[in-house]
Amino acid sequence: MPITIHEVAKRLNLSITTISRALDGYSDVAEDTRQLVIRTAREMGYTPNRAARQLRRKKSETIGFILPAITQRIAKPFFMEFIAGLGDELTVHGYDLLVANATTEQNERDLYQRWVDSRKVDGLILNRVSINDWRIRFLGEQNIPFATLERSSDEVEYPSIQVDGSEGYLQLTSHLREMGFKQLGFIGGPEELVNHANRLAWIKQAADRVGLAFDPAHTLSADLTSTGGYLAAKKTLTSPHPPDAILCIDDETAFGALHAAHEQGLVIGQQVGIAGFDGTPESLHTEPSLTTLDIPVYDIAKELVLMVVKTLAGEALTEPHKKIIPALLVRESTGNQRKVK
Amino acid sequence: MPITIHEVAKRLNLSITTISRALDGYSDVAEDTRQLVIRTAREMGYTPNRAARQLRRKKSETIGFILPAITQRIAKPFFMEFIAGLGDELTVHGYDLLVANATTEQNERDLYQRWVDSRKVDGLILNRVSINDWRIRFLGEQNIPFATLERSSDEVEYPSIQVDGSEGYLQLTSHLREMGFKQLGFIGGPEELVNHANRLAWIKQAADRVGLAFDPAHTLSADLTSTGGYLAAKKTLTSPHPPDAILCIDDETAFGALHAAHEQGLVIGQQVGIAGFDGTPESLHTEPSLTTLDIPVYDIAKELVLMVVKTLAGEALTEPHKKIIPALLVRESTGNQRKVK
DNA sequence: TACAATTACCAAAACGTTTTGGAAAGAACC
DNA sequence: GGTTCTTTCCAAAACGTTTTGGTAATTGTA
Repeated sequence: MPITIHEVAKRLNLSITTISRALDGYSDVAEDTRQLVIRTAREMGYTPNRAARQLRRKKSETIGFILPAITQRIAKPFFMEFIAGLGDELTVHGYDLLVANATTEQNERDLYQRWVDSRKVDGLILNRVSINDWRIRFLGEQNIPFATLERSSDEVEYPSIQVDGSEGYLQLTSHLREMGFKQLGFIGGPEELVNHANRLAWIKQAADRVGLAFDPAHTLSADLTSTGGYLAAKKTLTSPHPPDAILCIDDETAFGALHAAHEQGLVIGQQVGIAGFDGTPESLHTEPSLTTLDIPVYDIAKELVLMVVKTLAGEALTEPHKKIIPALLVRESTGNQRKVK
Repeated sequence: MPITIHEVAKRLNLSITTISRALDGYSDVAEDTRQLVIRTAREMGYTPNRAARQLRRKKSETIGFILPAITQRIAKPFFMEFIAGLGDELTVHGYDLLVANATTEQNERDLYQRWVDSRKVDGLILNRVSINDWRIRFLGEQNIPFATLERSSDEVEYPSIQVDGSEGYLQLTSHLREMGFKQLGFIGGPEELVNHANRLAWIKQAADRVGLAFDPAHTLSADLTSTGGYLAAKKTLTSPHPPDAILCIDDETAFGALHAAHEQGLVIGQQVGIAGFDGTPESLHTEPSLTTLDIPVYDIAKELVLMVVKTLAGEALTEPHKKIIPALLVRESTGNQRKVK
C-alpha cells in the first residue's frame, strides 16, 4: 500500500491541510515546518495519488498523442524521434504522455472523444494534418488546447509549427540541374495531407524557377512507407518516359524508391537522382546515401509540447505559429561525391 | 463542462447508484431501467470521469512502457511496431498506454518509481532486458504486474516471451557455409543485454555444429543504431583478418554494416555476407536486401499486453513463458539470388 | 492595556465515481 | 394472515487529494 498524505500528517501530528500546503509551497506554513514536512514525506516515500489530485484539481497532467490511422503497420523512424521529443519535454514539465494507435478513422474518432470527455488528457499534439481535418475542428469545439505540426485550412485558432520548404526545394532543384538531371518526379503520400500538397507545390514552383521539367503525370501518391515508395517508384521508372530525378515526400518513401531504382539496374546519382525529406538517421546509411531535406523532428516535438504546456499554464505564446526551414543535405543519391568503388 | 453521473440521475429521477450499477451491468437493476439508463447516458454524452473512477476503484486502467535510456536519439523501426502492437491490444481491453522516454538511468528509475508510487499505471511492459535487471527486481518487490520480452536471470517470477534463435542461427550458418563464407563475425549491442548474450551464444553454438570459424576477436559491441553498426563494421572490416560473414544483433545495426561494406568496396553477398535480426519492413528495401531472422514484433507486443491484462484480471496464464521461433529470411545480402545488374 | 494585523495552523467541503449495507414492495409459501 | 424470498432501488461512505473559510496565538501599534 502506498503512503498517503494522512500517514505523513499523523506521523508529524499535523493536519493533512498543512502537509498538502507545505508540499505545494504555500506561504501560510512556517519555513521550519515546511522543511520538516518535505523531509519526512521523502523519507516515508510519499508520492501523491494521481487520481485524487486529478479529481480535485480537474487536471490530468497528461498530454495525448494518437498515432494516425494507417492501413499498414508502420515503422517510421520519424515517429520514434517525434515521440522521444514529446516524452522528454513533457517529463521536464511534469506531464505524462498518453499514446494510442488508431486503427481506423472511426476508432480514431472514438479515441479522441473518449480522451476529451473523460478528461484523460489536458491537451493534445497532432501531426499528419489533413487539408481539412476533422480532428482540428473537433478539438476546437471542445476547447481543449492542442498544437500541430502543419496547419489545416480549417478556421480554428491554434498554435502550430510549419515547415517551409520552398527555399530548400529551390536549392535542391538547382543542385539537380547542375548535376544534369532534367525531368522531375514526385512520390507523395495521401493527397489530402498538408505535407503532400505543400511539398508538391514547392517542387512545382522550384522547377519553374530553376527551369526543370515537371510533368504532372509524374506525381504519384504512395502511403509514406518504404514499400509504398518502392511500388510507386517501380511504376514511374518503368513508364514510357520516366523522370530522371525522383523527389519523395519523406525518407521512408525514398528508401523504397532506392530499392526500385537498384532493381531497374540504374546507377543512382547518375542515371537517376533520388531525394527524401526528414533527414532521419537512417538516410545516412542507405546505398547510396540519401540526399534529403533535414528537419529537426526531435526539437519540433519538444517545441509543440512547450506550446501546449504554456497554453495550459495560461501563458500567452510569443510566437504561436513557428516556421521551420529545412536544411538541404546533399549526398550521393543525387550525384554528389561519386563513390570510389 | 462534461456531463456527470449526477445529471443523468437527475434527468431520470433515479439515484446515482442505480445509474452507476446499470452502466456497469449489475443484476440488481431491472432490464427496462438499464436500457433506459444506457440510452439516456449515450444521448447526453456521458463519459465517466477517469480520475474519479480510478480513485474509487484503485485502478488506473493504464499500462506503462518506458523507452529504454539511450545515449543517442533512437529511430528504431522495431519500437514503432512494438508500440503499435501494445496500443492496439490495450485499446481492445479498454486500457490506455502511457509512454515515457528515459534519458538517463537515474531518470529511468525515477520514472518507474513515480509511476508505481502514484499508481499511474496498473502494470508495465519491459523490453531490452539486461542479464541482471534492476527494473525487474524493483517491480517484483512492488508486486505490480509486468511482462517482458526476454528474461533476466533475476529470481523473480513474471510472465515473459522469449525468442529462441538457436534453430534459426543453425539454418543461417549452414546457408552461409553453402554460400562459401568461412569466418563469422558478430556485431552485438551492450554486453549486459540478454539479447546480446543469447544471440552470441547461439551463433557460437551454430558455428561449432556447422563447422564455421568464429573467432572471439570478431565479436564487437555496438549500440543498436545504424551508425553504431556502421562504425563497428568499418572497424572489423579494416582489421588485419576480417570475417567474411557479419551477423548483426538487429536489422538497424545491419543497415550500418551494409553501409560500411559498400564503403570498403566489397560486393555484399559475395565477398562479404551480412545478416540482421528482427525482420523489419525496411530490411526488404536495403541494397542489397537484408537476410534476417524475422520475429513478429507486433504480435509479440500484443501477447505481452494480454499477459499483463489477464494477470490484472486475476486470470491464471495458461502459458506464462512463451517461446518464439524466428523465421529465417534468406535474401541477397548473404548471396541468395544474385542481382541482375 | 486594548486593538488590529500577521502568522501558523486546521476542520470540513468538494471533486465524481463505486461500493456497502440496507429497505420497501411485491411474490411465494405455509 | 403471517412469514420468507426476490426484486429493485437508494442513502451514505469511501477513495486521497486540494481548497475554502476559518480560528487561535503571536506580534505590532496606539
